[in-house]
Amino acid sequence: MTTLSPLAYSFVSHFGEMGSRWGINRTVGQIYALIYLSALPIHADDMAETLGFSRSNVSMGLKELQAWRLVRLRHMPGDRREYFEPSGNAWDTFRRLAEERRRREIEPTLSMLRDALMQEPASPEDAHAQARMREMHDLIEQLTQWFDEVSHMDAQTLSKLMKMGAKVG
Amino acid sequence: MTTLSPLAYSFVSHFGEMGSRWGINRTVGQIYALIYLSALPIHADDMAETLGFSRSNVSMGLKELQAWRLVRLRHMPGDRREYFEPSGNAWDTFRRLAEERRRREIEPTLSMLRDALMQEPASPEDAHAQARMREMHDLIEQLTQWFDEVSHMDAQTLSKLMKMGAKVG
DNA sequence: CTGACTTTTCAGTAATTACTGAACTTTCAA
DNA sequence: TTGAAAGTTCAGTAATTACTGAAAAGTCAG
Repeated sequence: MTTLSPLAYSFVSHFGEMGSRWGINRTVGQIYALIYLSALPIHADDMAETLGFSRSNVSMGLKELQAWRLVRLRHMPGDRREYFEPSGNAWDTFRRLAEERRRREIEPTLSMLRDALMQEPASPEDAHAQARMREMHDLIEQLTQWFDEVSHMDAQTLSKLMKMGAKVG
Repeated sequence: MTTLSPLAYSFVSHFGEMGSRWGINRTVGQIYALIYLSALPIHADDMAETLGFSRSNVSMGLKELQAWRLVRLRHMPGDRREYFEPSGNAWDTFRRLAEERRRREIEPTLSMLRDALMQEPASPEDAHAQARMREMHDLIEQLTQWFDEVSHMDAQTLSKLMKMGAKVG
């Protein structure tokens, strides 16, 4: 693959723009989009040429995608190069993304809040601040616990729960 | 308020750092944190002094927080200045954040995917790409629909559903 | 109206983040 | 064991984003 069809192009460039809204940059977004769409695993030179990025940039992007566990490394018989493919279906991807974001964004916050809540308030203002922090802490803890449960469900169980949700609400 | 207690300081500066992981910058994160902790509504000069930001920076930050609908404008009797307070409790805040992110990040993606799926595939590669896009489209649509339902629940209904979730899983 | 007080805008600059090319390391077939 | 192919690192630079100060615009009591 060395040139993108208009269809693939619009998907890939959209992911480049959107990527920066998530924690990832343009390069990483486009690389992932390319791997996601590809019917067969692709290698780094291919990506660099198709996307017009430098080889080193692609290398760094792939490292990051592997850190997020969004892509998986594969080898093709008789070829020394490293090929990449998505590491799961769309639901897996979503779950990985959410788990990783939780680890990077939620956990540090929870830990900061726990520390703050351990302290003895030095003033009425601090007592109020702690009450606000407790509210936030409890909500985050509840949401993440719930997400934990949901994210371990398979598709069927999940859709059952979704239907229940519709009824309860 | 012109000086932060150590407790408030750690919360505010954590939000500054974390803010950039979400779509907001350091300034906006710290301003929100300050408003969130404050027992009484506060005004912009106060924030600028406490946080050490320029007045104009605070003004822009407040505009952004209002666009996210995370803070609410108030007036105090006999004072022309604009005071700010959080626009709801922690659950409201979370919901607003999620809704706004959906509008900014999810909707454009869904719309791009819908467009792409309308097109006649020009090649077997495009047909494959479309199948992948449909998978993503369907998942996103299902998740957002579900989130819609959940986000309209009150706290009690929600906690009931959470307990059900625990059992089903 | 007027003018003091408050908020907003924006051009310029600072700070941060992304990207490249060249040098370096690793891998493996011969 | 060698060297060509593949992958990585990193210092320098480009691009982007954040922030400031000064000037403009809006607001309201007198």
